[in-house]
Amino acid sequence: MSVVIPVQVTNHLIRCLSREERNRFLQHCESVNLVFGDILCELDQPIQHVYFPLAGFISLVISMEDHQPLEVGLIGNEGMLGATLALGIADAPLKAVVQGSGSALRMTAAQFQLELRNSPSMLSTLNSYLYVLVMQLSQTAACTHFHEIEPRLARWLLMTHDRAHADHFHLTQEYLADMLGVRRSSITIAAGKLQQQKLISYIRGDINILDRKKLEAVSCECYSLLNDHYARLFP
Amino acid sequence: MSVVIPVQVTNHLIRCLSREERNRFLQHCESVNLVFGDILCELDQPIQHVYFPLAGFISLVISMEDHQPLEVGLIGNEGMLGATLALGIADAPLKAVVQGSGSALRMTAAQFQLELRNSPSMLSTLNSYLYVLVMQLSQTAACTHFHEIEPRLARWLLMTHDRAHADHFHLTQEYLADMLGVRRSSITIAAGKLQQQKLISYIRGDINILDRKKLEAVSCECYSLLNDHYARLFP
DNA sequence: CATTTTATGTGTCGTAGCGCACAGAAAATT
DNA sequence: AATTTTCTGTGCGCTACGACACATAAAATG
Repeated sequence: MSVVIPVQVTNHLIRCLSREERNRFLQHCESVNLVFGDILCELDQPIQHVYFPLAGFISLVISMEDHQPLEVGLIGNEGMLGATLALGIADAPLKAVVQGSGSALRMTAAQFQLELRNSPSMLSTLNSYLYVLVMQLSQTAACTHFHEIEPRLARWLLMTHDRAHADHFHLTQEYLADMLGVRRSSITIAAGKLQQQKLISYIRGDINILDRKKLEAVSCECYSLLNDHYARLFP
Repeated sequence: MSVVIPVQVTNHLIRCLSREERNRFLQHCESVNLVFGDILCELDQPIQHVYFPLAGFISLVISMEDHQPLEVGLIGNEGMLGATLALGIADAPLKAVVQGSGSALRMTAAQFQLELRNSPSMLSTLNSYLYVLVMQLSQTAACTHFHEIEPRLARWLLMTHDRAHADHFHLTQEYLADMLGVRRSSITIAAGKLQQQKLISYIRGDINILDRKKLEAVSCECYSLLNDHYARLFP
């Protein structure tokens, strides 16, 4: 199972490990491509692998009767998919889909649970991450309910920007609409406003972040709140 | 710290423990009254005690700028407050307020963390509970966004009914409105409809559940989904 | 019993966002 | 180059719900 590992392991959680633990841990990882649309796990189905994104990012979505799936969480190189294995439950609590192509390190669920047993620092890192997840889910619930589409879109673009590590990424309005749980044409309008203000450019799914600072001003406070939560637990 | 413990310990999580562990655990608990409006913990503040409701129930709420706090979770004798201590973080991820007066067992946070170390079955129970919390928060996020007030109110009444262990409880429309994140007069209308259909009666905050079956039919699917999630992990 | 406080019912108006429908335009496919 | 598919812009009517306002009536308080 020893596999070629990228020279730069840019995943924050893995970087939280001591050099020794990290090396042992990486020996059981394999490098994989994340491809847009890939379903990495399904609600209530056994987790096959845990994923540590390096580039690219993963959406946690919840499906509802009579509605498009709604995004409740976003995972990039600041986090991981499969953290709930630390709770000793083998099934996934949410569906996970690749939203931005890129790469990740992954490990089988079984191996990961083995590693957890003799890697206390990984366990504590994971615990902190789960704690952040709880705050993230709560904040997202309130944000989705109270805030308007434009600030929410701005927040989403910022979060994606952080995780894409590039000023440019590709996502259609259709997908954005699903993520935010709104109509496609509502995104057209909100994105149009952001474009008018020269905060982004948007051509058939090709999004460019033009003015990050102003985008932060337009987005709801949830963006900085969530960042603060994360920063406090992962200094 | 040995304290009088009610003969019947009706909290499900404590009942998940083996007889031996349970007895040891209970020796460090004290019995307290939950009084409506009591704030049991504040966001980002150290958790003082963990609470295991026997009767009565606790709301997890998130505060937003320019908005009333929104409820994202409800804790009765099926759960506990303070489970995140199992993640090794001392601060509360959410504010918690008593929504239904009653009683609970409680333990200091410090003692609880000690107990966790030599009570593996408590730890695994807690882990399962945290897993349920993640699912609950996700489902609540989607429900709050997509579903209309009447089904949401019905769901809330059912969940409260389950935790109050009585067909009657007291809550003003003002409070209900805050919990659901809506206007007070929207509750008047929704509750009025439920009353017309003889599903509940509602007189100045005194709520009576008249027809549980039909209330379930009116509520959104989230009610049974959340119950299923819980039942799967705590058979 | 008078007064204040609390809780509910109602009513009016404004609006964000939905559902639906269709048209134009860019990209992909043949 | 012609055709199909994908993506975006736009418009219209509708509705759930918000903001605000006020009336009534039951409790609590003096």
